[in-house]
Formats: sequence, structure tokens, C-alpha cells
Amino acid sequence: MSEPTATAFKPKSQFLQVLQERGYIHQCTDLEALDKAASEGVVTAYVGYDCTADSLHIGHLISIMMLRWLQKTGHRPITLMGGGTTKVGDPTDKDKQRPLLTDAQIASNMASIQTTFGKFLSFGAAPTDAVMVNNADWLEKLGYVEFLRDYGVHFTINRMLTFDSVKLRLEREQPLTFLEFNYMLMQATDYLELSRRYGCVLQMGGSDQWGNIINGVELVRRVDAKPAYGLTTPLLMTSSGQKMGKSLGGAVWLNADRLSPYDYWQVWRNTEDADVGKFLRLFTELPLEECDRLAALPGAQINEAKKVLADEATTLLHGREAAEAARAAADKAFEHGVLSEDLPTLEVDRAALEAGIPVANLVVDAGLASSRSDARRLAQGGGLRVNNDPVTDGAQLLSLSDLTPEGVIKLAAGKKKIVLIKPI
RNA sequence: GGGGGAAUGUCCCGAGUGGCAAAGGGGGGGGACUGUAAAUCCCCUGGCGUACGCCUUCGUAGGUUCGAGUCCUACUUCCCCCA
Repeated sequence: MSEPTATAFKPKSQFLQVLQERGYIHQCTDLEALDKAASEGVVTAYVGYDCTADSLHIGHLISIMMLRWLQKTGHRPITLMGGGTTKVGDPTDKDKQRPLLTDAQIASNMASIQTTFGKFLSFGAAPTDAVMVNNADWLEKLGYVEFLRDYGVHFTINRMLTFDSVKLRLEREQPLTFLEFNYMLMQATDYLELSRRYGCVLQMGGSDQWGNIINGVELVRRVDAKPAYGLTTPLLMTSSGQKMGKSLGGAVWLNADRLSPYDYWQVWRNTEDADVGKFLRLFTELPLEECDRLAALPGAQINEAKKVLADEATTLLHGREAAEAARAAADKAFEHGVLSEDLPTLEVDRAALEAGIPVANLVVDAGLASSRSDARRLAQGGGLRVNNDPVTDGAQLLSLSDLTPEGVIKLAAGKKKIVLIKPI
């Protein structure tokens, strides 16, 4: 088991070439062997996703892009939904045990998440068509004794205690239940199951999943003596050291009903200068030379590169049309100070507005503040604007007379978050 | 099994003599400066109310007290020592 840093190695397979050139590879159990497999035939690889929320977020995107490249270079991607493992909960990076979700919640989350994959991968029955599976299908059938005898024998407590997910919890003196302790075994059996069902030889994931992935690789090798590889991506951090995945007041969701295409576009538009090249390579499919050229634009010109990044990334998720609308709306709002229909909009009852609604209420309803107190503080801090005029009193009433000629009220929290209020 | 310690602002770390909405960080939000960037500086960061104010918070549940994060009892979880 080695952990090469993937810089010296020159892959022959198109798949690994792309991954390496574009910066997707952090660690791999055996790059050379995997490269050989990928150049000799169709490789089946999978990534597992939790069903703890009803939408994936930007942190998942890097692995989705890898699956996309996998498919584009002639291989078969599997998206594994953690219908079974979600019931246990991955202890990685968590201090406290998560509340257990009900079957209904998990099923509904899963259905909602699945729509995202369809945008990046093509599913079907052809050799390189993507496959979607749910690990509840096999995990729930396992009997306890059978599970212990078939899989439990291959794991030592000594080894499990050395994994970061476990070690961290213990070091921080947080409880780790036996239930959660079993998560890594369950994830390992996923790999074995996929190896048997689909001849899957590769599991990919974020670097925090390295320990879990290794377990699966070893299990497949020990039990079935089949080839199994693991590959992880670097943890996404912005150049200034922040976790990528939060921006403009919350998680960056991939489902449009959680985060509008406009806001999604904004997330990319607000990329730090130093990250532009990296993000272009990871989250767009532009040729490398173009990524490098854009990232090298001097001074304020780099903003053009950010727009391209935003266009391309948004197109992949929401389509070209939505991306262009987002760009046009942003262009009007930021560069010409003009309103656009495509800005996020909150519809309110015309009669209620006629009677007058406190700004603070609208700010909360529009999702620009978490509570009325929060909204009031925003106003007091000078961050709240109505139709471009600062409003410092959260109690101020807005009514029909505040409508612009376009028939809306423009509500802005800070310089970047804008919501239109529209009476209906 | 016996003994000693610990759990704090529902993001994290972390002070806290019985009068505390509770120090200080980090993170997050806003403002200034810029290029919708970074760095820097300033402000805010439990909820409700226009407001003197009211309500809810310090592992859980009770108790003592005019008053409890702070004292007592039981329970839960974690750490340490002895067996």
C-alpha cells in the first residue's frame, strides 16, 4: 500500500492523464496498476454519497466531475447512494452522532439528490453508461452473525483505532457509538458488493475518505483476491485557507430549489484570484491551455476569467440558458446598476404589501437574514438597502409606493445578495 | 468495583468569586478601501418587541437560595489514578 503524490508518474490511460493534469488526484493506492487497467479496457469505478440532506453541495462536485471524466474517457461510473449507511452515519469529521434519519426521509433525500447526477452523467444499459445503486439493497439483508463472520473477521480493532475518523473522536473525548464504529465495515462491504456485482475496481472520494476507501480495497483483496484500487481528491480549500463549500450565507447546494442558478453563478464569480486556475481545471471542461491563459490574466482582467468559470460551471449544472441568464442578470445588477428579472425573487401578497410590511419581515422571508433580530442588526449596520437606498430601521414599512417602475422592490443585504420583492 | 476531574452561548475552541445574555478567540455577517478578489481596519453575531422590557440558554433531571453556569443529589458521557 503506497501513497504516491502523483506528480512523477506519467499515466498512459486517458482517464488518469486527465485526472492528473487537472489536479484531481491526491492519493492513490496504486497508480501504475490502475493506469494499466484503464488503458487495457473499461474500468468500473464508484463514488459513494450520503443521503443526509436533500441536495448535494459543492463539496461533492469534485467527485462528480471525476465520474464525468471517467465516463468521457470510456469507462463506467457507479454512483452509490448510501441508503443503508446513512442509517448508521459516517463518524468522519463529526464530533457528535447525528440524529438518525427515518426511512422516509432517506428515501426522499435520495430521490432529490439523484436528479443532480443526471446532469453530469448519462445513465443506461450500455457498457459505459452510468449505474445508480443503493447500498440499502444489500446492507439491510445482512444478518448480524453472518456479517460478523463474513466481514468482521477481516478487521482488527487495533487497526480501526488508528483511523482518523475514530482517533479524532477519541482524542476530542467525544463518544463514538458502536453503531458508528461499524460504518467503516459497512462501507467496505459496499466495495466488495460492487466488485462482485459490477466488477468494480476503483473507489474514489475526498481525501477524508482515504481510511474508509482503504478498508474496502483490503476487504476485496482479502476475500475475493480481486484487483481493487482507491483514489482520493485533494480537500478543497480556497487559497486563503477557507473550507470551500460555504459562501454568500450558507452551503452551496447543487439543487436549484435550494440555491438558484443565479446564486450558484455568483459563487463562482466570487472566486479568489489565486483559485481561478485551479477551479477552471477542476470544475470546467475547458482545455488546459485555456485554463492557464485565463488564470494568468493580470490584475482586474482576471474578473473576465471568473465570469468564464462561472459560465462554464453553471452550464454544467443548470444548463447554458440558465448560466447566460445568470450572467446577464449579474451584468445588469453589478455593472450597470439595472434591475433584471432573473434575480432571485420573492412573491408577496399584494394586499399585504398594500397594508405595509416591515422591511425586517421581508428580509427574513427573502432568506437574507435568519431572524428579525438579525435583520434589524443588518439594517443598523448599514448593510440593508431598499431600491439602493440604505435603510437603518428594520421596522420601516414597505408598501406599494416603494415599487420601482419595474413593479418590484429591490432588497439588498450587503453588496452581493439581492432579492426582488414582487407583489402578486 | 473504589477514588479524582470534566461537560459552557444548539458552527468550533474557550474564560467564568452565587446577581450573567455570560470574557476572549476562530468561523460567519455587515461597513470602509478595491476589481463583485486578496490583505488591512471598524462594527455585529440567542429569540421576541418601536420601546423602559419580556422569554430561552451553560450535559440531563430534581433540590437549596430573594437569586444558580457557579452550591447539593441522582443520572448520562468522557478523561485520569487504584483494583
